Amino acid sequence: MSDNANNQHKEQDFSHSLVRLGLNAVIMSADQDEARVLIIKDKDLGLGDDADNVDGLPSGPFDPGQDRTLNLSLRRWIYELTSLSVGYIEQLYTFGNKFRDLREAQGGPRYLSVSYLGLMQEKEPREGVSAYWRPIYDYLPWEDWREGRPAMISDLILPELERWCVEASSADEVRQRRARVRMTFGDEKGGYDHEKVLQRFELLYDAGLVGEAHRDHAMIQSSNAGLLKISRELGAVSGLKEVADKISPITMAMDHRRILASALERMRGKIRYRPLVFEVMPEQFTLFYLQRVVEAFSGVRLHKQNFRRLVQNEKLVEETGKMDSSSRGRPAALFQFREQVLYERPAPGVGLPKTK
Amino acid sequence: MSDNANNQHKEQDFSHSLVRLGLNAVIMSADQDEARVLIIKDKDLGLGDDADNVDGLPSGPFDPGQDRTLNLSLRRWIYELTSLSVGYIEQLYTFGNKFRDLREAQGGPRYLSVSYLGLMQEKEPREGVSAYWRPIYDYLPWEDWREGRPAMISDLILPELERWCVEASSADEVRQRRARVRMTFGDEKGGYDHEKVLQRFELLYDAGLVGEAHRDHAMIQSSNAGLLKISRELGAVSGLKEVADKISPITMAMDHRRILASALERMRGKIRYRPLVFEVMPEQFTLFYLQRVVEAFSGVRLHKQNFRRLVQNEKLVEETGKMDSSSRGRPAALFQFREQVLYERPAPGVGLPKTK
DNA sequence: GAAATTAAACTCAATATGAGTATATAATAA
DNA sequence: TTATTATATACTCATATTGAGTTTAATTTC
Repeated sequence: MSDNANNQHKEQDFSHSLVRLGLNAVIMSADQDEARVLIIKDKDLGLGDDADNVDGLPSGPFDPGQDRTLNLSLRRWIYELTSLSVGYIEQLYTFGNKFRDLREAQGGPRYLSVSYLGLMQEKEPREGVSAYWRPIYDYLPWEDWREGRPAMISDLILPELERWCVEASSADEVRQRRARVRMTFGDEKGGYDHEKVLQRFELLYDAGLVGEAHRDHAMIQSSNAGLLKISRELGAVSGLKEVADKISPITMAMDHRRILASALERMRGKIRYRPLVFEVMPEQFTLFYLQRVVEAFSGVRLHKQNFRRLVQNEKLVEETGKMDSSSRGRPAALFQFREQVLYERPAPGVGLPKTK
Repeated sequence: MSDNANNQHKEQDFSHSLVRLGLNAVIMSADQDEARVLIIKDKDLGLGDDADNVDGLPSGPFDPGQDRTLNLSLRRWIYELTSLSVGYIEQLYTFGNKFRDLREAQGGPRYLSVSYLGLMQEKEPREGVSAYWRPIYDYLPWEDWREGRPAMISDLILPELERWCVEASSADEVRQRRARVRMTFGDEKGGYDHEKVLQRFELLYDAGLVGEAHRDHAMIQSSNAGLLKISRELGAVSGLKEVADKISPITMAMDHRRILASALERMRGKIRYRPLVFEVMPEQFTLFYLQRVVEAFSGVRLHKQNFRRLVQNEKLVEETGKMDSSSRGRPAALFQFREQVLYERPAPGVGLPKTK
């Protein structure tokens, strides 16, 4: 194949619609204590971010010459980067907003990225690579309700969001904002839907309550990216950046935290009707361990007896005959995933027998 | 902005990861009789297909220079093409398999497309544009169970799939294929999951039971696209093409029927827990009309009394006080969507109170 | 050996669901 | 006019699912 001929072809017919395409992966694992995500921390992530050592999702180019499918491309460079093989992967979303990458504003080609959710058992990344596992709720602390409703929601988030509501220019806009707050964070009486992870993050971003909003605001000011709209004049509201830092001191590169929120939302939604959890489970496990992992993803405590009943009624697991005596009390039976369910029932999942 | 400078930049840093990006839309509407999809029929769709007058989904380039987001780009060219404004849109999937477009094999750049599901009330497309609404089940006839299980499943599909199973090279492979058939099409006793639309289409494709498989097979033979794998030596199985034509005489361009299957699957899945149907409903409607529309998408008949109970218990609709007397019997009350639910409950939807 | 700890079986009320019957109000045919 | 048919709507009831416990069993720790 002649490269020259190819480029000729490109320039003639397609130059107006050529874009640079990247892949992002939210790779999750979990144990009985917490769910984690694989993070790359590097000055040279190529993320278009100024700061040193930004936390970012594993990201890489899609190489159209080398890889036959997007999936294969993802698996390949995840392996090259970390020497980890991801078990399960599923496409999440394709993000194509202008100026996601600062370099676009400097005249580079439009950058789009296809993001994926991946699940695997936790393994150590390759030596010398700055990849490591980090708890998901370090980035989204308001999503972890396992020890009850996080105090920060009443103490920091809701008061600041109310300030954002009344700041609106018209009475109608105030009403709309209040409805949006109630819909995503509920009110003191309830109405909180644990699956609306992305909507909550987007609300916090719009209201300037996560660091990324301030970073992007500064970036827009200093570049010619006047198209981007942020709904609040962030510079004009005093103390906002400080509140954002209190809510979540840790930020991520580009829109990676938004992608992480999408991934957690997908996981929480799907865990109820597909046996996804088992992708992060060891070969054998106790029912209580399984419950703790499901709780780590869903962010709520579950009713122990009903969880057991559900998992066993659905015949998702089978006994191995072995016992686990590592815990304090009565030894628990060890179970394993019953692979067969994948070929039997229409849509098995672990379900979420409500709180406690 | 200097185009030359831009191109210079591209060629230096990004040339290996530049791709051509397109958008596809599955735009659905429905009335009491059937669900429909917006189809473009044109010799010059730019679909890379040989045949004249192929049915295709509305497709267009993503113009990175003009459009700030993918969503906006989609809405813009749908409007330009048909003068229709889509109400609701939602991203489906990004397809990036090699040689989706024949022109790739001829040296063009890699072509990827982002597909969308759109919902709107049926309106006439612009004059002179070869766009029109066509029943969804014209393309996926085995998915319509409203008049009972389609005869073609027992008469054509299952026998042919069994032939495909026993054709496998090893006993283990035969077992795996049988499991796949049972999982997607169930057996005579049941086990059919109406939501597995995509899996069924992919199975039919792999077994050479849809026209596209034969078209792609021929395309692969005549080009250097040797990478693509089709699991059956289609040419070697006699009469296969004829059976495929009997199952569904109508095919679509490229992988558009696969995308349509994805869209229907998404719609069937989501209609149960989100009030999506109302995007295709007129302002006012009877409960029975609403039921017929839900049935059109879900492909099954529902229990009338329980459907009413569900819709009203969920408070999805409110009475308008008006009546509809166009039908034969007792006049039905006219309802309208209660927009408020969007700001109240966590996840309302119409649910599917099982068959009949 | 007693207390603490965890597993696992069992109970029970409230709710949701599937399936059916009864009644009301209209158009249409005899 | 009256009977018939078609459709809408209200009501019933058995069964399955769910939420929230209590009870009993098998261990470790003190």
